[in-house]
Amino acid sequence: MEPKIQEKAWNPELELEIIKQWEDSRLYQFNPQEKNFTIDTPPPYPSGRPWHIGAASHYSQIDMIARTARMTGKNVYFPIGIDRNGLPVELYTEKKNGIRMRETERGKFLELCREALDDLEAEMIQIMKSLGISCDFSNYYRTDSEEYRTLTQATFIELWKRGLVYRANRPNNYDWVSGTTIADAEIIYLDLPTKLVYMKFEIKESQKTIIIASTRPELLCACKTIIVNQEDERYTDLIGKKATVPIFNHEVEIKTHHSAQKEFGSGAVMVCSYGDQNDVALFRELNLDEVVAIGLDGRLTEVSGEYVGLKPKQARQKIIEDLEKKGFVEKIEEIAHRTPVSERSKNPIEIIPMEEYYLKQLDSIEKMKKLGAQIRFYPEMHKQILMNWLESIAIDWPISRRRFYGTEIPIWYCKDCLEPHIPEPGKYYKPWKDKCPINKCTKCGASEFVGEERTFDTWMDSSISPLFVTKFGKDEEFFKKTYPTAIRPQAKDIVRTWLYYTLLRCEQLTGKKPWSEAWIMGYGLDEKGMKMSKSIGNALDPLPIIQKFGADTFRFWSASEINHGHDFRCSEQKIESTRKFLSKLWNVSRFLSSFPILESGNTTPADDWILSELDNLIAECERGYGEYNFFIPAVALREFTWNLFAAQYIEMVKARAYGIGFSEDEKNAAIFTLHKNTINNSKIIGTNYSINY
RNA sequence: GGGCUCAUGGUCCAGUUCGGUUAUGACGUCGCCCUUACACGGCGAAGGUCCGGGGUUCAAAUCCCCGUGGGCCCA
Repeated sequence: MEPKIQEKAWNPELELEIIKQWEDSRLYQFNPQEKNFTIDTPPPYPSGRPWHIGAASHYSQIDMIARTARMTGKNVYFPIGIDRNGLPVELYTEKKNGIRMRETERGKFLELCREALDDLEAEMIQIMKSLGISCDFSNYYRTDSEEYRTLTQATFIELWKRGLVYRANRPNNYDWVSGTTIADAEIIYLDLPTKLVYMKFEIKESQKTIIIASTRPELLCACKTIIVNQEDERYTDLIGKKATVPIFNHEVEIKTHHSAQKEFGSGAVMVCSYGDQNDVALFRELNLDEVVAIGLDGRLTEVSGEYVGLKPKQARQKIIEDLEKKGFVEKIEEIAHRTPVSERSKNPIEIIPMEEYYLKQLDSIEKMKKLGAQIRFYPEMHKQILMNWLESIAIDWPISRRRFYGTEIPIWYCKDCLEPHIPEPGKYYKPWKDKCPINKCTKCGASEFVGEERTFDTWMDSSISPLFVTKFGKDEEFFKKTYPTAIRPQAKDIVRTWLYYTLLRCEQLTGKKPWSEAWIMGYGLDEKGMKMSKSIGNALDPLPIIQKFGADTFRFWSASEINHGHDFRCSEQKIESTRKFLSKLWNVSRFLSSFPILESGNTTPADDWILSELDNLIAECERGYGEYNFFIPAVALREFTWNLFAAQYIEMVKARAYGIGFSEDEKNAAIFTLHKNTINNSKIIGTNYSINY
């Protein structure tokens, strides 16, 4: 009675061979049939090691969705792409090469980004493969490929022709020392020593004054309102009254707003265009007319009167002197102020209105609510994130970015009359270096053009992932068979961006929803429940963990520790201890491998008992798989295998299976029952454990 | 500052929808045991004001209200 399985425990190195077999046999290639199950797989962004362990866990579970679907007989299309557009690689490239994007020739800079991405991508694919992800790696796509960007541009051209795109002014973060716009993500906050100036504003038609504390007195000329907290009794009688702005003498109304904090300064805040992001929000919310006080040269504009041409710091010093001379200053405090600065240059940023392109979305909100209601969310509670977001959208979507590594906005402007011209869809256009494909301006007839230099917001690319993978506009038959796709799996932190933008764009382009189900995963936190980040140093690298314990350990940890949709904690110790269960399962199989396989037997009451428990287990697992919640089958299976099957049944029938003191019939019944349980357990675990589904 | 969400032994988690035995299981800890599937194991033990406060009820981890703390997104 020697077990056929010799090894006492699973050796993770054997996984590499299995993965190679899958690859060589092209096991997971997709051929469309009549009924297909298409997964709108999120294309990961290769941001370098360590890959977020939460993301690794996330992709493991997306793979479980694919294997579950295959197990139930569906023809699964599980594509994979790599997201390569956007800011992170630009920052990475600048740091790696010690260069600055805007001081480098554009073509050269893009080349360096591409090289960096190629390296990072190779590593990322290797990690995904080693996790046993069963997508078709031989056909993976890139969001910065000619094909993908052609589609992004084609969809933009389509929407442009339908009048859904327009230009408008909007406040932008501007680093006037480097002369560039920067994204919100490039801003950091430093506590810099600053003067907090308490200024007296006279109240109209009364002898009273209101004290306003501000770190930006040079923006007085752009002051449009004063806000106080509604619960601040000091100002109750002033609400609705007008105050006169010192030096500039225009009148502004005193309003209430919850963002005014009683404790800061005097409790009364002047709202100027634009001192900080809160001012931007208030101008939008209160519908105020903006005043451009600081120009693109970083100096005060003519609206500042005698301060025109000064830099903010100089103007601040001068205006404080003037305010003091004229008796408008009550006091000045030296404080450490949380100042937004450019991450790289450490210069304080200014917020300046600039012209950008917008895609209309406000008109579509009601339609999106209806569409959202038709999509089944797993778990249901995360539908609320989308619905709340739809309630709070206040402006159209700004889609242009003053960056380099992204899909170019395909527009050329007439050199004479500045009329924008859009090329025909179907080609990949780079207006910053390509000649305009149109010969004559349609408006004035001139023949010289200037190419647009900006790129799209990266969500313009990623929001058409369901269209790209289903070959929209390229292979009509394939598209018909695969779109709308079956399911969108993603993390909950990008419901408002990726999920929403995809819904919007796909509806605009196809008139249909992109998927019927959305599967939303929680967020991976460190073992103390804190957000993981490379800078804090609490990020766990999944790669050495996978190498050490094996992909199946990692995957079973993911399934058995993470209740679907909830945030989860990650620790190496927990992952390591999961290995014990898989070892248990291995040894149950090893025990079984000592016996011949029997298809039937005359079962005893003990056998019937464990077989009925097995039926319960299968029902429970089917329930979990039905809602793509792998936590349910993983925990049920662990309970059953460990506490019932191994601990009770195997111990109970060991002697019988060996035939010691029992008839041949009784012995065979035990062997049959043991096998039936083990085979079924293997099937159930097949999605968690990377068996060939 | 706003929205959403969560909180059960040292850690993770079940139970909360629909109130009702002694609050589930695993990890970790401690003690004993290498018994031919497994020491990545077996057996046993310790360990809990179910985040705090109030309310409803014969009865609250579970329902209601007010807080506190964590997380995510937005600002």
